[in-house]
Amino acid sequence: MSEALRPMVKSRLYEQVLERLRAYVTEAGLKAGDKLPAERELAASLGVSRASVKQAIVVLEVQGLVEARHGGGTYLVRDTLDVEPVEQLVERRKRLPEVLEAREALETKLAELAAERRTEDELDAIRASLDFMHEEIVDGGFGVEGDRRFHAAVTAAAHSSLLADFMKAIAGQITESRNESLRQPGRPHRSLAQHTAIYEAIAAGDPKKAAAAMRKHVRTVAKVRLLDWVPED
Amino acid sequence: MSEALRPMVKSRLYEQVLERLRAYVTEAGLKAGDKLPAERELAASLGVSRASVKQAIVVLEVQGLVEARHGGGTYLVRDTLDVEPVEQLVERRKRLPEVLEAREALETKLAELAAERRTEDELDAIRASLDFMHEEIVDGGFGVEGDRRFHAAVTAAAHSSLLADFMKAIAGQITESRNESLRQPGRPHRSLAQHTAIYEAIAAGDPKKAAAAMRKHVRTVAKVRLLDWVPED
DNA sequence: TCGGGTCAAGTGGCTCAGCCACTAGGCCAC
DNA sequence: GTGGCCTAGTGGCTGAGCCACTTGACCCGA
Repeated sequence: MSEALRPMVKSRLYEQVLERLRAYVTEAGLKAGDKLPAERELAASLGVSRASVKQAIVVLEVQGLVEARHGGGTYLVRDTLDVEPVEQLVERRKRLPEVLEAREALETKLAELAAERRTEDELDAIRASLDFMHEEIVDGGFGVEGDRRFHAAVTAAAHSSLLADFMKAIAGQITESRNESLRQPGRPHRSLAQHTAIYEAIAAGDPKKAAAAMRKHVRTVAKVRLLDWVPED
Repeated sequence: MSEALRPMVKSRLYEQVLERLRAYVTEAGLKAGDKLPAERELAASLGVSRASVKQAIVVLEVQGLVEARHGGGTYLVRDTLDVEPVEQLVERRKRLPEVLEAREALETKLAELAAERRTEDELDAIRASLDFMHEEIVDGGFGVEGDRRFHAAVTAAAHSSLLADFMKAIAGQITESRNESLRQPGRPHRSLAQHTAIYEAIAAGDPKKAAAAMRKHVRTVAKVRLLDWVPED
């Protein structure tokens, strides 16, 4: 599609106010806890209505960058009005070695929690993923989908939405590494065996064993990757 | 701190409008591409001013959930007005037990990596945070800032921007729990001792020992919290 | 029949003026 | 000091209104 013919985006006024506000905070060197000028004042300075200023402030409010106290002024929460890196994760998460480190940290804990908290149904789901992966391999596949289901089932059984969210943040990268690592000779069978060990520890309700088994598994994946990958820094 | 005496949060009107809007979309079964009722109509139905409806719509707009076309109506971008999991982290992360679980997972790994990768300068920084915390305690403080610096220094020494980002995502909650836990009798000294043990393992370049020491430390914090907190669900 | 122009209704963008509720700080009485 | 009171400053919200843009119906001429 032609760059010139993409849909016209008419900048909303509040977006411009937002930019001016960010610039102002930077230029004036405002820090966390400092007070922003009053809405009426900002409106007058920028030559816009108070409603537009208000809309911009609401945006900053929902982003947690600013705190408006009824009757008491509006205050900076951080030293800047730029959004936090957390929201930029989507970009950052592309670096594989770090993803594998994070994966180890998260999945080890998830396996531990799963061993403590899994219900019978969840245990069945994990076992089902094992069976599925076995089928895939017997049919000559790599067990990619079974692998995915296994880790998803363990994550679900851990009952931690926060850790699950973190996993989701690196899910795309994990998928990529899974696809490649399971194509290594002998890997599908070995992976299935490791999954089984993790499953047994979870079934037995042994958190330490589950964590150890998961750690070993994730490290296996990491090692394979390192054979053909050299971290750039 | 008493649950009843925490700061009162008066819900802004636009937040209520936001909720009603989400509920409406769900109930009416609206899908991506469907048109929302006109602003004037919404204002009339909900019994609020158009400005308030507008503020809510601006919020949905910056979250990419809705697209407002000048003169053409406002349209759903997704099948729901709920924010995506990753963007939702900020909300979700408020649940303390989960935060502590995540913290254990992340910091254990961070300590391990720090033991492997720390430079001399970073080691100095960790030691400095120890000294700082010691000063604070001698001066009758709780060592809050020293504690923060210690964990920040360890995180930095691990050289993993992804894990660092995850930590950042729960930083606010950790701060809260830190403030309270360090106020328990005898806690500052005990915490300092645990920090020292972690430091020594990192200085010795012993990843396993560092991880174990950090795990113990984080679990101590978690236990203290569980004494006076009962998760509501 | 088809392409193009016109027009009016519907709708979002933005402003203005104003009232209310709450906060913060100074002042006074105790 | 301490607490109560008052007031200016400030955010929360409203209602009315104008403008700009989109949409679709309608009409006209080729």
